[in-house]
Amino acid sequence: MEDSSALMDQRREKLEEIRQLGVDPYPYKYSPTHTTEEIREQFAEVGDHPDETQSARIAGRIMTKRDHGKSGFAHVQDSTGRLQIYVRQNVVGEATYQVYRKLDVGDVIGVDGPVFRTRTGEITVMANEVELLAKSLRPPPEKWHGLQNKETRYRQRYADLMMNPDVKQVFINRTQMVQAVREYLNEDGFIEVETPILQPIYGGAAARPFVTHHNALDMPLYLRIANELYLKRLIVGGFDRVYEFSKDFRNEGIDHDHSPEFTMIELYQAYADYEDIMRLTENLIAHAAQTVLGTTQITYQGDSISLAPPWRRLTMVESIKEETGTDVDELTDEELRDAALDAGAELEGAAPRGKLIAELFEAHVESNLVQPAFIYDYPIEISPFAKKKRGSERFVERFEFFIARMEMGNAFSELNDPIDQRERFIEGAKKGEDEDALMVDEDYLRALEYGMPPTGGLGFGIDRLAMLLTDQTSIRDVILFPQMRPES
RNA sequence: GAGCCGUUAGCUCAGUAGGUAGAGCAUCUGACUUUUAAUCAGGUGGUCACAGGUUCGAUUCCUGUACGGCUCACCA
Repeated sequence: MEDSSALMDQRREKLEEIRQLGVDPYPYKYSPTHTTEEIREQFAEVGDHPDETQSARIAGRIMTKRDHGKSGFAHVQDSTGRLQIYVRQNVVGEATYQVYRKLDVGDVIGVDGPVFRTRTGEITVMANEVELLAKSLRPPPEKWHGLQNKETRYRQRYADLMMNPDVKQVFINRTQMVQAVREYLNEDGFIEVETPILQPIYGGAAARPFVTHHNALDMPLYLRIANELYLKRLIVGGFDRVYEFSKDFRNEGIDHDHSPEFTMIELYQAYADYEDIMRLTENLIAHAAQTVLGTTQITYQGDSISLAPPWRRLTMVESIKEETGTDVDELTDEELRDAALDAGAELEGAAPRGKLIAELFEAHVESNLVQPAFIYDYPIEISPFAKKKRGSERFVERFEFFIARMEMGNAFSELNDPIDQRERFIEGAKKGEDEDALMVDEDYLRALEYGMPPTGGLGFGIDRLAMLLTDQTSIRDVILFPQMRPES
């Protein structure tokens, strides 16, 4: 249903009045010569009297308006910032001034005229011409407090962005971060690829999928929960270094660091193991921070964090011992189970040792990892795509890295033994459907049977890294249009 | 999924020990040709989220619903 209010009715009336003055309130184009930022830079030395040789055309949205009878000031905002304009009736003429008087905060205009400095020293465009480029029919949020209501900010991100420059900067930083990651990998010989989002068999992670249906093929399809298995097919095919920024979809709960629709990057490097990937990871993240923020020393929610390599490395078992004093390798199965229960784990049935160790890690260690840390050598039971650790049957060559108490990413020496992989699939598929059971991917096994080189792989959350680098506490604040229930 | 909290003008927020609501900004009218949260004078603007209940009377108390926020749970 269409909204209405007195304020909107007034704007519609003005729209008609402007039309009757012979002005098209929605013209087709405008050609600015400068952004407001360029004016601030190029006209920094301008004098306090308008000089026609120092002219510019700008375009943007009216954010404030101060009328003074036969003249008026306003601030115009474009993609680079705000600039003041000064409109005088004796300069623009009565006809234009009559239209100008009817303009509202929120309207998009173009202004042409000399740049000068006002009595108070503010760089200002003295309008020779003012042109309405788009009439705004909806009043913008209040100029001083901006738009605060979180629900409105998420639902109407356009209003959030126009009112809150900090929010815009967060998303600019996010884009720069993605660009920095892309540049680093391209420079390092990686190829960016695209793999299916609609997958007949989902895999590569333990998560519940969104299900859809293809009409012509009359078959179910799943929105991908990960792109891992497709990228490794490409390693089999001979791409030695590949990556993809992957929008993934997981049909699970939503909270401050989980969104049903989120972005991961996964990358795979042939002939590398997980130690190579650790080095790549710390260098890549440090590069991203350096590029976006100009430093690897960041502050996240009051914590000073150094992203400079090398990062701390310790095994999961070591990390538990460090936090609790307990060496899980010395515990009997029963003692281990009791320890996990003490830590608050909810165990159904006979949990394997590896699961219990992971529970202890999550309970005692994870929330203390503020500085970046690689936690490596994970129990085999929770890692179906990682290669066994050299000389061990119980652990795999896998690491996750943590920064600011957040789990940022996951990597392994990829399992390339097709017989072992088949067994892991079958083991993983035994879980009930409600527990993120694996689907056995025969085509992926066929690919492995052709032979996949030893490979190191990495996946990490782009949204979470963006949170870290922009000091945001909620994933919704780094996603432009977070998923919401429909407005009632 | 659970607990707590919130929803009042376009925006930001007050408020009513239950008697049909206020401020600032915005908006409208008038004055004003260097203001900048412009100023001065005078106005307009509300289904107090929605639906029931209690009550002479509910925006206020109770119950439910919707939407949202925070915390927890789930979650590689």
